[in-house]
Amino acid sequence: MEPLLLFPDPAPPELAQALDLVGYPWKAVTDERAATRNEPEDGWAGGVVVAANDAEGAFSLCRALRKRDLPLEPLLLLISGAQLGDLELRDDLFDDFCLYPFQPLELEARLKHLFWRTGRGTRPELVEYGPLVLNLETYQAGIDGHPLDLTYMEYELLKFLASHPGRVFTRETLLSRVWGYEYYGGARTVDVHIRRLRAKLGEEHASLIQTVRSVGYRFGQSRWGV
Amino acid sequence: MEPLLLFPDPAPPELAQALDLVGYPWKAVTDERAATRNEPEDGWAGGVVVAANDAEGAFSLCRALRKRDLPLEPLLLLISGAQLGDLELRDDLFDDFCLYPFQPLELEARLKHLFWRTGRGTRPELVEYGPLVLNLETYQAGIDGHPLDLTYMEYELLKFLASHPGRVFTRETLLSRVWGYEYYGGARTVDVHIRRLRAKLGEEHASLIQTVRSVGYRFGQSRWGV
DNA sequence: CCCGACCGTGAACGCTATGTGAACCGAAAC
DNA sequence: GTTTCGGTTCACATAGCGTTCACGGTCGGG
Repeated sequence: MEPLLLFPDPAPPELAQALDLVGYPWKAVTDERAATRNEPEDGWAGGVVVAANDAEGAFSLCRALRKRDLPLEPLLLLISGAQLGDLELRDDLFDDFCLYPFQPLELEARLKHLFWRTGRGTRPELVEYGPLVLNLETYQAGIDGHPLDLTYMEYELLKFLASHPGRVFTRETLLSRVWGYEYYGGARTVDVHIRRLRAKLGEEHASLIQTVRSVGYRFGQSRWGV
Repeated sequence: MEPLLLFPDPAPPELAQALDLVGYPWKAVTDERAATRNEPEDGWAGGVVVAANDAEGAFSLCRALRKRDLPLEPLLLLISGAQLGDLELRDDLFDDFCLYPFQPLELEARLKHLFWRTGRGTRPELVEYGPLVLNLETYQAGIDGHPLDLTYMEYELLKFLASHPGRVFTRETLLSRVWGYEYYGGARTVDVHIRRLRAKLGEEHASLIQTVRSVGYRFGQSRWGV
């Protein structure tokens, strides 16, 4: 996920900590120039602007970032109770606000709600490993940025493996965990799916799935550093 | 101005007082039936639902009022801090929330913000995706600028899909989200509607709805990053 | 070095999910 | 009452995909 833009810089410790705890990456900026200079390739995921201390700087930053061709969105404003009366709504400077100081749970809930509302990723549930990306919502997979056309079982198998990198699974374990607990069929079925996965991963990445002779298969690097 | 709908009935005194102070007319209701019976001619101006005490009743009321042809909007939910973690977003039960007990100024600001947001075009009364346009107010659809003649269920299904581009939905999910929570019928019904939608979208755009074999259907391309 | 267990590979089989045409049926419109 | 429209269901065709099998290669232990 792309990072959130934070203001001011340095970010208030409790804000940084709250975001870290729930897994939002972030980057603090001092003004619009810094925001442009540090902007990720795919743009900011959103913004959290604290107006409680430096209201002037906060609002002018919001104004600047909202006037762009691709306005910063969503934008959460943190204000003190005393500023509630001064909120200017008609300029569309922000999408939601939150009292500062805040409860971490409320901040998290507002961010979740904002991302959901604006349609920008509810943080799409992804399984990632190196160049491999599995989007659990869209049932799509990609490697090196290119889409990967997987069948249902291939996707399920790869999802399970990539969710537990470094661990070795026997064919029986895979059959029960991926296919289903009461599956009864030949264990060689797993081999065939592994082969097709390797083929679709391409020569370059086929080694992501390793064979552990007389045990089973492992995805990714072993935990003891090969 | 039409009154706001309040829950529960009787409304908490501090809520009633806060609304009276800033001049919002309101009317408290006990459940959906009361909400329908007391509904003003031009509909409710919005809703303020307190979930802090009777969460069950509050959420079922929200659900009922949101499922109507003309969903209650905007809807502000008042919850206790302990309920923050349980907030369910995916059902679109509310537009904003506020901690309860609340500061009158914050409540006022949130209501102002909500009315501003929903009143002045920031809210899409259109659902758009590429060449497709759904006008939610007039119940009309169009593609490439040409009108699209859809039946009710077709429109509802397309609206739901186009509102969540890129996501995959199982037939069961579609049945419950589009047809209704307690719908009981064959899942193949979905197939038939999908087929008719594809036919009406035209050969050129039929691929807007993709089949994800042994999972369900997906509308549009997936979003990779965000 | 040899043997056997283990695994990769290609192809074939058969099932199941989906597409498709059409019939059915209730409700609304006339 | 009759007609029309739209939602649902059914039956059939089909292709995509999971499974199985046989063959041959490879690795490792004795």
